[in-house]
Amino acid sequence: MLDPGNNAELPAIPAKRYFTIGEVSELCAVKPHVLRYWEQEFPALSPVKRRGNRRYYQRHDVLMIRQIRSLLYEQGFTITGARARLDGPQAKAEASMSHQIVHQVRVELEEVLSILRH
Amino acid sequence: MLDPGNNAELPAIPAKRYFTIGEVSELCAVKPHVLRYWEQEFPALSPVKRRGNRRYYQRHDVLMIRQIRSLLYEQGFTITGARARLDGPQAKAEASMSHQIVHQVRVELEEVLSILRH
DNA sequence: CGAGTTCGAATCTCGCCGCCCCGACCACTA
DNA sequence: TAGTGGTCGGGGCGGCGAGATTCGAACTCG
Repeated sequence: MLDPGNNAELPAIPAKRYFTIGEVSELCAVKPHVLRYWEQEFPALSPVKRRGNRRYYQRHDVLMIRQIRSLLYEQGFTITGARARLDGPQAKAEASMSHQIVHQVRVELEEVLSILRH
Repeated sequence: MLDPGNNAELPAIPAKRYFTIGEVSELCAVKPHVLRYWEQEFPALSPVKRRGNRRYYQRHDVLMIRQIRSLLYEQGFTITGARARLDGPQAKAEASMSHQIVHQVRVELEEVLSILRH
């Protein structure tokens, strides 16, 4: 299947080690205050903080933010849903649809079986 | 092998053709007014209506409601996200996969049936 | 130094996703 | 055919999720 974290049209991440909140905001098309807000909502997102509590984002932070962005803005998850998906194996939910139908068929077959046992 | 976060706890769908909104509400653990609301939000969900505009749900309606329920309550989609998901390529792939399985089972059952006829 | 950036906290907005109430209508049972 | 309980649609209400705005102060960098 297609990579779900793929954001269209975002600029490449420059080859440097640290990024300010303003830069990340540009790179990810997400406003700074939203970045701070997400930080409270996604524990996994925690840029290093230096002098004066300033945030310094690294590449993996930028990537994660793009991932979150995709889940929220493109795929239509709630924050709770996105959080769950980020640290749980998403396969479990993926299987849910097919399993729903297969499960139902199975239940019915077992009913038939019990009738046939007579 | 129970799948976590699935609609596993929901009762089996009884072997009848039509269900009232109250029955579906029980079967899916979704309140009637929410079922009516979802009907406006998901065009694909449209139970037949008879005398006095009463809804008569069929099996596939019940299954779809459980899918929607799973997307909204368990997987954490917004309604918009769930809707996109339901008629997006994702759903089609899964649906066709389930369809194949169901079809296969049906063919086998018909073989069994033809044997039983003797 | 000084312009621009970032800080956290508080407050505000807005729309999604229902909830509740209503009087009228309908189905089933006796 | 009357009673009883489920269902109808519509209108109004509202919590709360997800940001948006604002603030003065602290910081950075040229």
